[in-house]
Formats: sequence, C-alpha cells, structure tokens
Amino acid sequence: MRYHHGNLKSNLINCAYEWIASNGIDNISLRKIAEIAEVSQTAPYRHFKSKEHLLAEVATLGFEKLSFEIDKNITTDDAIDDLVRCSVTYIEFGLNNEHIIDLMFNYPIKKAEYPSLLESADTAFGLLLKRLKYLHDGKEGAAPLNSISTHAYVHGLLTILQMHQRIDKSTKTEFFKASSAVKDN
Amino acid sequence: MRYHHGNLKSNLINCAYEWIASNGIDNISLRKIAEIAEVSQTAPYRHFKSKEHLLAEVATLGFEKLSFEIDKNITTDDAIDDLVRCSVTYIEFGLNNEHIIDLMFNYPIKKAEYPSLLESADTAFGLLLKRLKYLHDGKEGAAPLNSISTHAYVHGLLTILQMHQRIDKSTKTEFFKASSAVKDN
DNA sequence: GGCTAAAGTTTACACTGTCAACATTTGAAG
DNA sequence: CTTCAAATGTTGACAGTGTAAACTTTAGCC
Repeated sequence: MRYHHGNLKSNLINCAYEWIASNGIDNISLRKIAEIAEVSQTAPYRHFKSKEHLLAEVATLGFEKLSFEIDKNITTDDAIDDLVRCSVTYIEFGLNNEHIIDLMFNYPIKKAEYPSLLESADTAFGLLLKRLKYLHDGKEGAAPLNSISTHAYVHGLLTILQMHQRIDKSTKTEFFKASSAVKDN
Repeated sequence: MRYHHGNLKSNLINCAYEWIASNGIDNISLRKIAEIAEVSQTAPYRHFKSKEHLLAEVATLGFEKLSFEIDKNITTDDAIDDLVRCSVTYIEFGLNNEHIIDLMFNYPIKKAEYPSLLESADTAFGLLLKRLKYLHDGKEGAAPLNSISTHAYVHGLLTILQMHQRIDKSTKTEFFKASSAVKDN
C-alpha cells in the first residue's frame, strides 16, 4: 500500500460510478467513496473542489458511455433508420442504467458550472442529432430548431417513462411505435 | 404563541415552497423550514414521515400550480392553438419557477412512492394532452401514443432549455417556431 | 542530499436527518 | 366537570455528512 496512490482521481470517479450504478444516488457520500478507494476521508479534496465536482465528473463519464453506445448505432446508410435506432439506444441506456441517468438528469448538479459535463452531454446529443441533418434539404436555418425538437422528444420520452417507472420490455416496442411519428414528420 | 399550531402541516409545505422558490433546492433542510415556521426542529415529524415526504408534497403543490396556469390557456375554440398555448405555458412556468421545477424534475424524489404526487403530475400533463384528442379523427388506439409523444416533446424541450440555462426572452419565440413542427404533424 | 510541491492523513466543526423520551394541549367519554 | 387518551409539540441525543486547517509523507529536481 503506497502513500501516493498514483491515479486516485480517476479511481475515485470509477468507484463513485460503480457505487451509484448499484446503490443509487440517494445515500452517496464522499466518505464512502474514499473508503472504497482505500484512502482517507478528505483525500478526495486534493483532486476535487467539492463533492459536486466529483459527481459532475461521474456524470460526464455517464455521457461518454452513452455516446459510445449511440455511436455503435450509426451506420449512415439510412438516416431515418439511424435516427430511430439511436433514439432507441438512448432510451435503452436510460432504462438499463437508471441510477446513472438519475445522476445525469434527476440530480441537482449545477451543470452550467461544469463545461466538460455540458460538452460531453452535447456530444451525446450531437450524435443523435447528427442524423437529422440528412433529413433537411438544404434549408440551413431549420436544422438547429428541429434538432432541439428531436432531442426534446427523445429525452422527454425517457424522462416520462422513467417517472412512471415503466421499465418493462414493452417500453422499447412502444417507443418504436411512437417514433413512427418522427418518421412521418 | 400557542403550543398547538393548528395547521402546521400545510404551513410547513408553504414555508418549504417559498424557501425553495427563492433559495433553490441545494441547501434545503428540515430544520430551517421548522425554524421559519417557528416550531421545534422535530415538529415536522408529527406530520411527515421523512424529509422526502414533505418535499413530495411541495412538489405536488408545484404540479397543482402548474395545472392552474395551464388551465387558464384552455379555450377550446381551436384545439391546435390551445395545444401550442398550453405548451408555451408549460415552458414558461418552468422558466419562471426554475427552483420549483428543479424539485419537480431534477431532484431525486422517488415519485412512484407518492401516489398523490404522481396524480398531480398526471393531472397537469393531462390538461396538456387533453387538447390532443381533438387532433385525432376517430382512431382510438393512436391517441395515448401521441399523447406521450407530445408531452415528451414539450417536457424534453423544457429540460433541455433549462440545462443550457437559456432563460432569456428568445426562449418563448424559439418555442413558438419549434411548435410549428407539431402543427405540421 | 536537501528542498519544494504534490498528495495523503488527522483532527475538528458545524450541520443534517431522525429517534426516543418527555410535555402540553385537545376533545370526547364518563 | 373531570378524566384520560390521543394528537401535537419539545428536548436531547446520535450517527453521518461536507469540508476547512494543520500536519506528514513522498516524489522529483537542483
């Protein structure tokens, strides 16, 4: 056991991620995470200005993992199909990682204060919205508007399904049906 | 100063509502609310099983106020216009009551455990979705699906605008433009 | 080899949610 | 009207929390 840990920062982020993933966000504490990382209770303060700063990085990691998942579903052969598949991935990620999604969306982190968090979120959404540009025939100004609309639709759907705790298997099917509305647009 | 307060329960809910509205959710504590209500620190426990139970009731009050606002915008002469106006109201409420909306959506209350909270939320959304039934020509099965879609769209939009902290006046204009997509659907 | 900065520890403090034990008040039954 | 139990309030205590301050160890460089 060395005094200097070497990579305590990323270690703490990973420990916090795993802890939240299996225990939820409700009772998380810096001290517990420090204990899991086998380090003293205030050691995290050498790497994070506050608990929120750590959680912000955990949330960032969440968005990065989400991006990774979405990325796998971009095949670029059919823009609309891609969009639907990416959206399904988004929903699925939320339903398979409910506690991390809680942290990412249903937890009072002041997101605007963490540029890298915002950036990773934008990246994830950007992947989703990238597909949209194919749906526009030259009209430049319309794109960002519809981007927001699509993201709003997909994310709002996730939030609402989550709130009602409808995490069963019919969820995806339901979304597929609902997404036909996007297609028709 | 009477020993028995009379209506401490609703008093605590109101105090908590006001406190959150002006101070945010981050540092709320049962003790502070009790102090504002001029009552001992553990008095709330005679009326609420836990802090979360109190907050759930505050959130419920939030949804009730939201419903009240939306309700004013239902005129039933033009269903689509109503829908757009109600949606604007929804967005506006979120932007004018950011801290309460935080409690309602971005705070880890286990909503499924509070039936009256879920009910008040459903009522608010129901008002929004009620307009939709006029948009369907007889097809029964399609209605609930599109209801979720519309709510998803409107709520997701609010969440995203909130996350990016774009609380300026262009917000509403932007939404009006975006909502034309709903009309075109 | 010694110095400085980085990284970790120990101690301490104010604050939190909540429990248990006690006090007061109210309203209904006798 | 008296009494007594239930409802409602208070006091005191406890373990857990975020985090600041002071101290200790280590790594890397001159």
